[in-house]
Amino acid sequence: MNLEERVAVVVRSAVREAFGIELNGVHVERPGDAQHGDFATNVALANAKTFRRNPREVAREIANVAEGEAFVERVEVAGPGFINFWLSPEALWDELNGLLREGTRYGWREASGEPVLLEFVSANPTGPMHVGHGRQAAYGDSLSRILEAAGRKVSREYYFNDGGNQIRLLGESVAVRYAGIYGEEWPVSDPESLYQSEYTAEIAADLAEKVGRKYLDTDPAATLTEVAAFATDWCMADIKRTLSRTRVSFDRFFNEKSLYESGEVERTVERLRESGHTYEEEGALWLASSELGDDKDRVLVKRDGTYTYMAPDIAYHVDKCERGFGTSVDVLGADHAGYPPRMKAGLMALGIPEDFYDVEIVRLVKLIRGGEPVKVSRRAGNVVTLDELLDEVGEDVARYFYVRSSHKTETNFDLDLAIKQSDENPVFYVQYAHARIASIFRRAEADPETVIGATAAPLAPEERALALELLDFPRVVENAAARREVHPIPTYLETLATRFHQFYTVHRVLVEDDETRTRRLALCAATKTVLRSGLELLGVSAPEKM
RNA sequence: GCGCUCGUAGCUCAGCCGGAUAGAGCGUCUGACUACGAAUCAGAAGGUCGCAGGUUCGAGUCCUGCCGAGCGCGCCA
Repeated sequence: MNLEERVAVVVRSAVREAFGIELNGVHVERPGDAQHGDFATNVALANAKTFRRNPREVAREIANVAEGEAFVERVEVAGPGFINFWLSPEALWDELNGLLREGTRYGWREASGEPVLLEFVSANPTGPMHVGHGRQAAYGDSLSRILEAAGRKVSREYYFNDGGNQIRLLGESVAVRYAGIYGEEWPVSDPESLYQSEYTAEIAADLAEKVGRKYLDTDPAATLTEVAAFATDWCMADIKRTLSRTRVSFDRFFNEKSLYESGEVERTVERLRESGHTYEEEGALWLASSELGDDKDRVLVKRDGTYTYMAPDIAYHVDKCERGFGTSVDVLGADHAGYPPRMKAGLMALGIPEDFYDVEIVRLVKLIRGGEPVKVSRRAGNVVTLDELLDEVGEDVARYFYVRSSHKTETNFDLDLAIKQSDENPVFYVQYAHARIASIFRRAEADPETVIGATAAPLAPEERALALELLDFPRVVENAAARREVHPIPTYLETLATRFHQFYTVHRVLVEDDETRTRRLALCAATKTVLRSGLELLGVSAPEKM
């Protein structure tokens, strides 16, 4: 139970004792102004109708009862009827010592409930990851860490397709380059649609090195599949390399092809047919998705007998459900924002509960350099790859910037700011606080892991503010998990770093007085721990030195 | 045109379940290093929370309309 919840319990029992009323929702918050206490509640105001009395009087009575709790030191009624609480030093140290004992496990909850399948990135292997994928990767990976910390069981999957039209185009693009190496031509159906980017030349060069010119003497149509396979393997390896570079991991890479091979696609379409939610028209099989909340009906099986993308994807989600996941959260790019309704319709047709399928849309990232947006055009092949971005700003900065703002909003990524290793950069601000503490412990010749806390020592205002911020961590994690937002973590870390720096400026840690020194070292150790676990949730390093 | 998401300080963004005087960082201006890291701290200036209504003790937050931006609206994936 976090501090806020403990205060809520105190309030609820005080209300029960004073009025014999059982309140279910008690709103407790940390006031922005320290004058308003460590915690405050508006129960007297919010439930004015229930009490049918002057909110201030109600608040007074609740406060009188709550004052008896050892947990609180002081209670005050303020304004129109807010109740402000100051916690006792004993209570704060009790919590802080718990934090020190638990270390980086502090704020973590025991895993329980149905497992969640988090699917993200899922870019097809037709080229390197670009900066948009980077945001999805950073968001998805951080979210999975946050969900786990908050006690959800999470499995991460990357769904990809290495067959189909796009892959054929990739194969042709590479084949053309490959033939070009030997001064030969490669016949293509539509030269306009080929991938122009440089990586196709790289793949071709690797291919030539591996097989020589043997593909030039074989039948192009037959060879093309082999070239395409080589190219997709190459791209997938490239993507995995980039992912591991950004510390993004998956439990499973799920290939669409396996769904065809196992017959699950066919079986799923058959089940959809039996559900009565499909019909045939103009030689195609349609899903009557408009009856299930979608804008229009969608084709499942094309006139030529092949499946649309949706068919195997529905099969994939059915598979997720059958594997025992209670929820499937798909992280999609903004360009797929219109996709969820048809997916939901397909699953509902099969009787899968509506809330099984959930989606988080990650908005675009606009790169800014020199105050101007960086122009990208997929056609011209000058898309900025994630690797290029990482080369330029580094992995820590990239991951931090990606999740600093809500994934739901479009965001600007200022390269000039990101590249600066200075006070202007919030990543370094947080990391600096961590390094600074590490430095204190080096000087003290003490180990932050084994620091013990203090019992009931009174706290100076800056110490108290720091302590309260530290103890807010579990709530922040839980709140982020519940909302499936990552950005509350950077926001929190920056506030925590500020509280620490403020404390550090005013109070010297390594003083002669043993009691004071112990107390402050304990606060430092606790801060270091929380900074480290917070950064860990983001996949950002916590340096001992900078 | 319809749908989804968004609109908060010069810029980038927070703002929980409707609460007290709307907050940070950057930028601008002014201060602070002969004790633990100045990649820091203290202070100042900077706001009709897109606009207009509504709900109520109370609205940046909820509802409606409008304006503006992005994305989507394929037998592509």
